[in-house]
Amino acid sequence: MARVGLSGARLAQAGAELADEVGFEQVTVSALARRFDVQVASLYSHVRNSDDLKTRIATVALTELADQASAALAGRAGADALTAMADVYRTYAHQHPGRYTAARHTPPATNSAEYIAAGRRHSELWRAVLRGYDLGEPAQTDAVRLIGSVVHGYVTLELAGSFSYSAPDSADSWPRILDALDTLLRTWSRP
Amino acid sequence: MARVGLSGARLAQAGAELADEVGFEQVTVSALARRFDVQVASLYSHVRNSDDLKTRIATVALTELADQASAALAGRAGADALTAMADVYRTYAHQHPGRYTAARHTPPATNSAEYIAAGRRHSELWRAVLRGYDLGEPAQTDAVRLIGSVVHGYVTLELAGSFSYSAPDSADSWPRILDALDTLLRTWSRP
DNA sequence: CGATTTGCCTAAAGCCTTTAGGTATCTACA
DNA sequence: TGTAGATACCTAAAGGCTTTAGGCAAATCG
Repeated sequence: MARVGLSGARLAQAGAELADEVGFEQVTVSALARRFDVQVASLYSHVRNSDDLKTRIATVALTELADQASAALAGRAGADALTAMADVYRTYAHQHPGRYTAARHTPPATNSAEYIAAGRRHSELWRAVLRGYDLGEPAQTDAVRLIGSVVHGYVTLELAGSFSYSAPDSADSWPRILDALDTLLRTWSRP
Repeated sequence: MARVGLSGARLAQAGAELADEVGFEQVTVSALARRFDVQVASLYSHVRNSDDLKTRIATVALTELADQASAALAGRAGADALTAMADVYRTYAHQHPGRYTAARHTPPATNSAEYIAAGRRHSELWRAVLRGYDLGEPAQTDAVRLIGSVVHGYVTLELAGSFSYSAPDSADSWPRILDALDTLLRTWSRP
C-alpha cells in the first residue's frame, strides 16, 4: 500500500495533461484515478467532486495562459501587444486544446477565489493591451469585448474544424484579421 | 402498453426542448425516455446512441437557425444584412441556449449528411451578407471568418456571463460592435 | 517509541449507456 | 374482416462513472 502522494494540486495538473490527451469532456475522476493507479474513492479526499476537479483544471489553464500573456506583453504596445497577446491565446489553444477548453468552461456556482482571480487577470491584461489605443468609455469596454470575442471565437471555430473547408489555410487569415482589428481600433470613433 | 409514437425526428425535437430547459450537456437518453414516460431501451430503436441523439439535436438547431437567418436576409444588403444576420444568431442563442450550444457541438465523426448540409447553409448565408461589401479573395474568406468569430465569440462569452462584470450592459456593446465591423468591412484593404 | 493524523482501501448504492431477446400492437392485404 | 408480418415498446442484464461510509496502514510529531 505505497502512498502515491496525491493532492489537489497534483490532481489538477494531471487532469490538465489528461484533458490535452483525451479532451476535457472525457476527463473523469475515474480516469484520473486509473492514471495514478489508485482506487477511485481515494481522489475524493483531495477533490470535492467532479465539478470541483474540472474547476481546478480550468484554474490551472487560466493561470498558465495569464502567465504567458503577461510575459508576452512585457515591453510591447499597440499593434505589437495586440498580436502578441492574441497569438499567446491561439498558440496555447493549439498546443493544449484540452486545457483551453477547460479555461473556457464555466463552472456552475463559482465559489473558487483562485478561479475568479485568474479570470480577472485576463480582462486586466486585455485592458492593458488597449492602453495603446487611446479609447474612452464605453469604447474601451466595447473594444475589450470585441477583441475577446474575435480571439475566442476564432480559436474555437478553428479548433472545431470549421475553417477547414475553405482556402486559404486558417493560419493565413489570422494575421490579416489581427491587422484589420488594429486598424479598426486605431480609428474607433474617429472620423 | 399504449404506443407513444416515437421517431428519430420527435426525439430530436424533444431533445432540443430538453436542452433549452436543462442545458445541452444534461441531455441524456435516460432523461428523454423519462420525458416520454417510456423505458430507456426503447429509444435505441430510433437513435443509434447518445452521440447520434446529440447530432440530431444539433441538426435541428442548425437548421432552425439557418431558416431564420435566411428569412431575415431577404431584401436586405450591406450593414442592414450584417446586423440582421448577427441579430438572428444572438437572439436565437438567448431564446434557445441549449439549442445554440447544440449547434456549436462538433460531433465526433460526422457522418450525417443533414448535419453537414445545414453547416454549409450557414457559411453560404454569411457569404451572401458579404456580397454587400465588394471584397475579393482572400479578403472575403478572411471576412467570413472574422464575422463568424465575432458573432460566435460574443454570444458564447455573453451567455457564459463573461460580460456581466463590467458596464455597460452587454446588449449595448453589441450594436456598436456591429457598427464598427461594418466600417471595417467597408474599408477592408482600401487606403 | 507510542499516539495521532491522514492517505489510500473496500464496500455499496445510484444513475447512465447499450445490447439481447420477448410481447403486444398496428398495418396491410386477402 | 380476419390474420400475417412488421414494428413499437418492454424486461433483463452487464459495464462504467459518481459519491458516501467506514477501516487499516503509513507518515509525523511529541
